[in-house]
Amino acid sequence: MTFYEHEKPTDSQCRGQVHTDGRDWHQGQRTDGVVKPEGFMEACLLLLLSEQESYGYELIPRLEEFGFGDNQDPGMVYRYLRRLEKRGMIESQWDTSGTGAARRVYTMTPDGYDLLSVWAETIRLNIGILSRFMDRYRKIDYGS
Amino acid sequence: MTFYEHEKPTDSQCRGQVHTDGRDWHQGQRTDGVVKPEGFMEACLLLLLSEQESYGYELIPRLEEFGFGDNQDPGMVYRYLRRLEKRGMIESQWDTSGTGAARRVYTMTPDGYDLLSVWAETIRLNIGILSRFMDRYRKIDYGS
DNA sequence: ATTCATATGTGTAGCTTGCATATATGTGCC
DNA sequence: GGCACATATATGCAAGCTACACATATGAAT
Repeated sequence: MTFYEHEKPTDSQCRGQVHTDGRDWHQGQRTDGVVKPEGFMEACLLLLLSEQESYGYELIPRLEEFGFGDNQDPGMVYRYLRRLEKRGMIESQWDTSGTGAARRVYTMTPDGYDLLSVWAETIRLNIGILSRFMDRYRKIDYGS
Repeated sequence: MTFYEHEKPTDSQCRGQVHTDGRDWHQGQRTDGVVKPEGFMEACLLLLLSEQESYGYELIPRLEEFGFGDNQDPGMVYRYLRRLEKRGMIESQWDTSGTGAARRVYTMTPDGYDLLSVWAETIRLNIGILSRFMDRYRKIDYGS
């Protein structure tokens, strides 16, 4: 029945018992510093593949161009690619022509282009939301 | 050892066994339609409180102005407010002056203003990232 | 008495994500 | 041959977020 530094109201108001669930982490500040909309990597992979067919290992460093930190985690990239393929948004074939380990080369499908355009609209909306936030932020009076 | 519709490479290339983890949900399309950066509600609450002190029930509909759907889930709002208070970003006192259930009225602390400015910078970066995505999107050739 | 508007919370399943780790092929080098 | 390294793909897991459902309390109105 903790009430921090401020006073306690009527006794029966004390339901719930605070019970603050132990976490204290500034979400919105994940390790790569910038908070992107959820699943944004998916959109970036679709855009990269729409520009040119490619494969995971090559796409990883190219994500830097979209604000993902360098030394990007390969795990997420491969997971997104496999999931997109499973959903029919991209297709792959093995490229064993080169030396070394085989590459799984992905190409877009028509559904993939559709999904990319959905993402584009989502991102457009997001820019609007964030821009309105910034407009409003610039108006606040820090003197209060 | 499924290889979908495309051909199989060398036998030993078949590690991992696909194992597609059963999920098939378009993340990036949560129920309210717009995907915002993680924790964005926290930033909005700070901005609202920096404009004027307030309490949960009143803040809930005001979040609409930031792109959160109406009939916003009260649970998230109260959780964010409690967490912000626990971190010293806002402070509360009970207001029992009115009729009906008491209100927990929140006000900003100096740390809260600092956090809001961190959020503003994060959001500014985000707008840049998303805008660059859109610029690039507009250049792709759908004819491929 | 019961219902409603006001007001604040908790429980939980399902999902994302970052980090660590595993595996495979071929090259360069001693 | 043996070893490290670059290339290449993938899985396991802990920590955390979020939507949805639910619980609880006060006072007014019918």
